[in-house]
Amino acid sequence: MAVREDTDTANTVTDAALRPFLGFNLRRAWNVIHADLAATLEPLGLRMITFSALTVIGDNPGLSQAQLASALAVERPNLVAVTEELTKRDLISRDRVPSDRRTYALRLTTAGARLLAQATEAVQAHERALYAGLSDADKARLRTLLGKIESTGTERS
Amino acid sequence: MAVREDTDTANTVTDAALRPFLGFNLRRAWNVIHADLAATLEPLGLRMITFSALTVIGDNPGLSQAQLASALAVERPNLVAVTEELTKRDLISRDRVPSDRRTYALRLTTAGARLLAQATEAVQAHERALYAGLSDADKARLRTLLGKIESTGTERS
DNA sequence: CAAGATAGATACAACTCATAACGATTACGC
DNA sequence: GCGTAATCGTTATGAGTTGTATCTATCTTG
Repeated sequence: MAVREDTDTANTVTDAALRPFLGFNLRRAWNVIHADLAATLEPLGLRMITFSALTVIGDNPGLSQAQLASALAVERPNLVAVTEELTKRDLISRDRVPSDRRTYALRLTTAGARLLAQATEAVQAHERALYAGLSDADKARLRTLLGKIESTGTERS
Repeated sequence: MAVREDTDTANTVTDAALRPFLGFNLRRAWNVIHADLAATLEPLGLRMITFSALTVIGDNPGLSQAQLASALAVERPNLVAVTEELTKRDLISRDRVPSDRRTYALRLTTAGARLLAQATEAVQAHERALYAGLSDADKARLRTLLGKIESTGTERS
């Protein structure tokens, strides 16, 4: 074990020892993205989970809350507050399905579709700004690499 | 606005609408890494924050809690419980500094250094397994791209 | 028809992370 | 020097996220 000199207050303390870990770099990048994304959505009254929910509902009109939960990779109870909030704000409708009276069919309202369009544009602008240093090829490569990690990890668990 | 057919229960509901967003892919990858990393550290009685703290303390012996907080990018109050836990488990020592009696000098104990060595090896094994699909060049590229995002974001805020 | 599975909801707990404020101590401007 | 401001560690507190267990209503299946 190498002996290290004490770092007095003048010395700068860094996270250099953690940088070799790829996971650490990914976490830091995610922190940055998350903060910027939250700031982007906040003026629209949305959080990440509500924006994601609107997006998936818009892409899959009529789906149930359980299907939404599965698509968003969260547990069912965590969606109750989300759909309740979106319903109260008249951004989505929750209609009982005659063929299965346990489930609700979720759909965007006109206002919901309008807000989603706005939010999507805002998020796209956020991504353009945040990934300005990356070429299109870079972004494609990043997407590929992240996908590989995700699939390796989900196989492992 | 394109009209979409209702997705009945037979249709599979996916997150396809969110995949174009790079941030979404990054979050999913982070989720996978985080779960695997937590499972790796759990048998050693460590969490991500305690592992990170031990690593930074090992790399910067004698540093203060405020310096540690800065390196870990968390607020000072959040470290109190961490240093308390590590001290109680005799993994670090907290010595008063004569020149500044407000601060503590944090150092690994022998047991702390031993556990950190074990944990570091476990985390390296976790990374080797999780990033098995990536070549060394891939990993280097990923690190570079993540670094660009991180620096763009921190400039922006 | 009875037994089990599923949808949504409720209650609850754990964890993470931030802010505000306080006593003790140190640094700094005048 | 001396008083004001800043810093360190700490406590209290709150917001936000996510999971598990459990309940009722409803549907499915043997």
